[in-house]
Amino acid sequence: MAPGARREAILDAAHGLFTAHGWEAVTVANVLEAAGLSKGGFYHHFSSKEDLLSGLIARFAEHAIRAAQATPSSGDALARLNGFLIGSARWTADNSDDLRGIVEIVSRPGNEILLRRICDAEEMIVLPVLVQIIREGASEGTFDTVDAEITAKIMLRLAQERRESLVEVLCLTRKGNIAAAMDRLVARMQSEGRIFDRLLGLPPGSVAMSNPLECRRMLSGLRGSGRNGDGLVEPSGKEIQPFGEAS
Amino acid sequence: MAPGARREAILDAAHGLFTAHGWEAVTVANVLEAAGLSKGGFYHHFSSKEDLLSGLIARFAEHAIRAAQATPSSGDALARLNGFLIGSARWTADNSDDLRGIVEIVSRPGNEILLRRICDAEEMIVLPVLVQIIREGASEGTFDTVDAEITAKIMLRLAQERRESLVEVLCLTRKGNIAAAMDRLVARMQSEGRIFDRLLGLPPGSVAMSNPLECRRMLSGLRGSGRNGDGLVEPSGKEIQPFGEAS
DNA sequence: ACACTAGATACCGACGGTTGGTCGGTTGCA
DNA sequence: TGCAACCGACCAACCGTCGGTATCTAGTGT
Repeated sequence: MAPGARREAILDAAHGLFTAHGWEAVTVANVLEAAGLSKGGFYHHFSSKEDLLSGLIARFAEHAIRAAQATPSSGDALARLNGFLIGSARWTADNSDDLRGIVEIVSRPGNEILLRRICDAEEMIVLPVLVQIIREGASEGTFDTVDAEITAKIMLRLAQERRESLVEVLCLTRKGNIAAAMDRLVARMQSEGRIFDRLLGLPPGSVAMSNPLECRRMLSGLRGSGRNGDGLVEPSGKEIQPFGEAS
Repeated sequence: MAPGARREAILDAAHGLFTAHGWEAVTVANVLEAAGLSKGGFYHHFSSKEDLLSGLIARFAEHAIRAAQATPSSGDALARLNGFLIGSARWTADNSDDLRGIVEIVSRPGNEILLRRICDAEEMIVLPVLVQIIREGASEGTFDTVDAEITAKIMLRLAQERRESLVEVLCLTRKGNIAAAMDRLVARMQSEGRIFDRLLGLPPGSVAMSNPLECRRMLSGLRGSGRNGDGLVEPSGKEIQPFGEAS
């Protein structure tokens, strides 16, 4: 098998298993079986189970990097910030299928490590971009902010915690009650937008998300179909099912 | 041995070991040895290693509960909020010795679970109190807030992440460079205060922390001595030392 | 007041199943 | 011939269990 392909195959298998059953419940033996590989083969590509996680996070982060690098460089700071926010939200909407699996499980007990790692990776990529935009906006006079770094961190944290709402929406979409769930998400994003307005010293409605129309446009790509062929867990209960066969 | 005392002794031993070496690096056998107990005895008091963690968090949360319950009920919402904030900060300052051990290590790799659990427990206790104050303030007309829950969550998260700065201060205090470090912490708290002012629709300087004098008074009890008799880890490096004998 | 029993509580330590990781050996391609 | 990819038996360590023991209390009969 091609050198890169095997590694990618292991990553794929691990991704599916981890998102379906959680980091701690899945053993390397499970990954081996799913990837069709022996133990020796696995440890030839990854130095440990932790290393496998790092690889997974790194692959996930690559997408986020591309999104962050697509930040527009024209216009004033507000235009650039809005461009970034819209781009991020749109990316989230476009990749909702992949995201569901990750986020749905990551916020459950037993997956604190996964969640923390993903958030850290995201922070390392996104935070500098945000801080720079805000700093530039402040020196331009566009923004009137208390502290660029703290402001940026608040924006990031809110976006990260928003995903909890996002998962609910994605799951409700499958069950029909689309409109109500979507309304809740839009309301949440609007609130975030208004908060950003205040933090940046802007008149209400300046940040893209505070505009309901713009908000809905951002989420237009959101779908709730997803690959439910394999053992995707229903997000209803709080408890994670131990790694066994389904009933 | 008295029924409660043994449990407490185990908790004490576990606390020391976990804070010094991290959750995953410490085995129950280590706790057993430190507490002077057999495996059977341990599992008579705790159902699992996880249960031990829960007990530790619960004991830690008791303090926070008392602080939250001491919220003043007189005055308008702003007065009560300030009372709560000052009370929390003062409690942090008074218990800085105990806190250092927890926070210093908790933010290291390998302790994501501990950190997450502590933050969750804190959230469960503090968030409702904050939300209520903000809601009341909004209906009173004292506050003009976008969303009470999100605002409360931002306040909580900022306070939680502030501890990273707090640890630096506590460590620098031991090495002499007190003033500079303290200034940084005060600046951080002031920024937080100003942000709260905006989020609550208040004129700058309304929230207690935005006042530098009040800020310093809150931290007046902060000391950096601490019990360094046992094997407290130096917070310099990023890497956690594996559970073995020191070099 | 005393002896005896029953049961619960606290505790012990050997044992088992599982897991992450190692290592010498094998295959196949350049 | 050499090296990367891969195999699978094996190892040490860990969590949690289980049968068994000591101690203390409550109840009972005399």
